[in-house]
Amino acid sequence: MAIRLHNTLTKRKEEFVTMTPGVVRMFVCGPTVYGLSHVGHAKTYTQFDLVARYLKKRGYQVTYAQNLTDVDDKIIRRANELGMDPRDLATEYEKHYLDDMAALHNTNVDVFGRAHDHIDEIVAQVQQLIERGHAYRLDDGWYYDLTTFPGYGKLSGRTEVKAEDSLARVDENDQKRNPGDFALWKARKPGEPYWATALGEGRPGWHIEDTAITEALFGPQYDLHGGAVDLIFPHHEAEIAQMEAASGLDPLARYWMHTGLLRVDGAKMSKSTGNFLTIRDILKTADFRTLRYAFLSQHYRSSMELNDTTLEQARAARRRVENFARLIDRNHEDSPASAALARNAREAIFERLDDDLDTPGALAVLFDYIREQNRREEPPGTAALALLRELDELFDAFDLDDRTTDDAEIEALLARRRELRQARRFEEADEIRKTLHQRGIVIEDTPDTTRWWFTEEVTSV
RNA sequence: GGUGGAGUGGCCGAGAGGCGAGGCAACGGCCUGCAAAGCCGUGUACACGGGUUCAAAUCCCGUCUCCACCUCCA
Repeated sequence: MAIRLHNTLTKRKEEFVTMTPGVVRMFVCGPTVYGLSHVGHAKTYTQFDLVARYLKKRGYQVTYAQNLTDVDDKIIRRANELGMDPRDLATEYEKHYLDDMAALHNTNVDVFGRAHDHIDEIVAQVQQLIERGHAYRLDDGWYYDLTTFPGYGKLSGRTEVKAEDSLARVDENDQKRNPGDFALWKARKPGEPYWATALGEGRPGWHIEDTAITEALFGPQYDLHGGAVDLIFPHHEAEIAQMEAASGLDPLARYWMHTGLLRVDGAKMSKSTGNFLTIRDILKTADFRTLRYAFLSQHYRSSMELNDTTLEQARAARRRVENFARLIDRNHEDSPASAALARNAREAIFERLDDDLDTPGALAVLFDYIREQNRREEPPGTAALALLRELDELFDAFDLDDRTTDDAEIEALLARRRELRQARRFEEADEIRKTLHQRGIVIEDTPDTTRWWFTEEVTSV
């Protein structure tokens, strides 16, 4: 069974065939580290985290690379405002970003590439473009001449540069040959960091770091390039123009995947509009699993509205799975019929994920399985547990821990309540239940026992 | 204006010509000392108007609305 992915280059789902069988080299655009990351970043990186996890699950040897833009106009501006060294500012926010990703359990990036560490490669790539006649020099730097690359526009559909496109705003300079020409190298300006190189004193343009990093890491071609849809133009289009022109090889990446944006009241969450919520803030009220569930319960290409309901519904759905997990008898080996249910569900889940990572479809299969298993007399056993664990290796959105405590006081309270219930002194028994609840413990009575567990914090959804 | 994407039941959301995806919420029932969990049942869903077809949420034509990108953006 083959994996199919939606490719922005062709606007179709295509069978996923890697350059080297069994090996995936994927690159996803990381953030510019000049501020705290928000929930929109969390969505994209969680969804690509799943992509990496799934490809590994399907047996691929995956190298997942991400860049960190640490040389940039906004970093410089912000550092100057704060009277800081831009590099220190970038280092600080890089650390925050990595902490946030760890908190979200987005742990599958193998290599981070920084512009600072790739200046030589960047310069070499620009030189290559100059030699091949794709670049020209103006007083404020080196520019890419779009007319020299016929493939420009193949990703975004913008094949012509039109005046009304306002493309002149891309790296403004009225001496540019074409309005859409973008900067490869920006000449030194007062108060800005610079490198003395063969291109003159200056610093890299925005688009060049990614292709320099991926060329250093993967060579001029690789399998999969990801990012959010707002990067398609001009950034990804520029990457294609740079690398394919420099190498003469086509394509830069065989598959381009783009995530839908996160919305608040219908509008894109973004730093500039100010309608953003940082990852660390949302994690104060929502469990990371609830967030992951919310992101993965919708298709990665869809945009998603974030509000309280989004999180409440995600939490409730997650709970349904966790309630089921609690019913599992970990010492019980499922009957053949029960085991077959789990096996079929597993197969169907993989089938859904093979189809362009249809995570909502996969979850629907899981819920069907849970209902089927719940209506059986037999409790779910090891097969059910194995299924949930395997799924959670991908989603990382369910708490499957079997929580116990050796807290003698709690045990004593439970024992006392048991006696009271046997004596039918229910009011006193309920009083104990209330006490336990205040201590974060939820209990459920079944015909022969009492099940209990710790809740998440009361404020936490 | 150009380029992409989208409009599915109270809410969230898959699907993309033919058995009522799924989840959340609500209501009724079963179970239960109660609660919780679970199970069963309850919904005139596919933006609008035409058309093609034995059959359309899915295809075609037209219309409306929304979002994104065209400055930086995950």
